[in-house]
Amino acid sequence: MAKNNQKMVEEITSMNEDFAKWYTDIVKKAELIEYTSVKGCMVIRPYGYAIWENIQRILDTMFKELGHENVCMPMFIPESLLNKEKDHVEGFAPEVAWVTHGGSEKLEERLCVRPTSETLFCEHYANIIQSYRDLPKLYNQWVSVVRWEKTTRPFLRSREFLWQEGHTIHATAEEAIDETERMLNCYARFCEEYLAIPVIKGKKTESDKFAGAVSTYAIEALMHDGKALQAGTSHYFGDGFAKAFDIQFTNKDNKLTYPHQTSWGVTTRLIGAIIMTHGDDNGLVLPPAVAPVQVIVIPVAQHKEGVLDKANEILSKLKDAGIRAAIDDTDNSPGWKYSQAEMKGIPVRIEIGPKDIENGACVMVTRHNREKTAVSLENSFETLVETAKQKLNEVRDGMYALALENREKKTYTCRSLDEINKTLEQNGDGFVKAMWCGDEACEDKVKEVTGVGSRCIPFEQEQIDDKCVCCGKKAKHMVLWGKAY
RNA sequence: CGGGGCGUAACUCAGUUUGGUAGAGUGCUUGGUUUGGGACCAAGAUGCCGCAGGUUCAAGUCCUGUCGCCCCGACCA
Repeated sequence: MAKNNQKMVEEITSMNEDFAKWYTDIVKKAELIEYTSVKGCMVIRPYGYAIWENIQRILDTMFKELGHENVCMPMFIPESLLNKEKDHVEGFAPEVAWVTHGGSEKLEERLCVRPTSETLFCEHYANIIQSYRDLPKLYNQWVSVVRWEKTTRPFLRSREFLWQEGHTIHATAEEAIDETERMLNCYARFCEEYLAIPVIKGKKTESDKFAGAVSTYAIEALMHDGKALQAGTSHYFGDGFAKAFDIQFTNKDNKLTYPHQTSWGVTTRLIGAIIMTHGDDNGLVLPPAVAPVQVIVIPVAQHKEGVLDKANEILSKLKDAGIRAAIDDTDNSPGWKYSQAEMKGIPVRIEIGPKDIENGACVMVTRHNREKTAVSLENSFETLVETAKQKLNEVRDGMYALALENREKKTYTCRSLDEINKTLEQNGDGFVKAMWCGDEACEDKVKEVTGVGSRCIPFEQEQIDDKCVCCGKKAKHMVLWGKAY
């Protein structure tokens, strides 16, 4: 019998050997994507897209519970519109794709393919908002955007990617700030509860904030290789965009006033986060909430009398209980099926063969720890269905605990640049907690000397030291540093 | 965008040094035997050698350009 965590599949490069290759192997072997002939543009295959659909469904429900409505903006932005907010253009201009021709006619004004839609929402808000009675508007859209990235990687950085972008507009700054926080919390809850990915909430430094924002907040997760991944962001815009786009409303005192805005988004990058947080040398490990298949039934020696019937019976009982279940009744060997199910990260698998039927039981295996449990088939499968449900819950908790343990193991506290260098050299990449004076020059120097950049200023502050890790002057914040994807 | 590596069958790759009939393993198809951690036998199908030029009697192999993929930096969800 296989030992826990033993590598079973030769086709996947082991994580320790080459993390980047491991990642690409998983993405291909689990049939999440296929490359196309345009750099940085990928086919998201049914299994990968089904994960995204589950993410969408859960998040969309959360958004709607918070009062948001979905809309759909055009994918083109006229150059003059993009140019209206100075910081915003400067931030995005280097990576926008331009449409210059319609058919063979050259366009009078070139159109950019949206890299993000703030400008479009602003143009629209200017048209529909007159009175305080029109506020707030809590809009969201599920679309793809294009950013002409130089180096690309599936899910982590592609030239076109799927995301949702929320854009809200409020009468007061307080309301908008609340919204920014609310949505960051929404993302954090989604990552932790549904994706089993522990995240750190914090504020971005000035140099790292969104182009055009007053302040940017983010959730940061740590991947298996010790690199940080920004899993979601939420921005507070103040009234800067409103001023640039001339959005005004009449308040209760009959005065013309600029409203305050926010935007927030998560992308298909979350799938990359799932892969690199939970995956192992046998493939993908999916959190049950977003797994396209939660339980797979694997008949063993299915040619033998009664095996397939029993397996199909189990399948239909699971489906009746609302579990996303499937059966692998191909005539591959059982070992092949196990490996296939593991590569695809299916959280729970049920093995059912002649021996089990004889014993009135089956074998249930959880993907993340490969624990095997014998489960009775008595009571017209009631025990089985209940055990499956219970396992799916346990799996989420187990995965979260493993991910948290990994993050804690790779989080270091440092008081000098020297200490950062030595710590990272000894232990490999990870999160570094260190104090910072607030000066951008120090932020740059830390990155230059140690290789780790500022990820965020965590909301949960710790007083590690009273001096800046770089210049030794009075520290203002504890910053979370790390190498980023 | 800088540095490096690589594009040959669906996949992994050999063949390129020294130009001379397109190869292997895996996978796929069909049939049979198997089946509790990637089973075995037999027969078969699959190639504009990334693309475009050039050199040559002759180019997968040499030259130029171009596109794509991977890695390391800079930038970024």
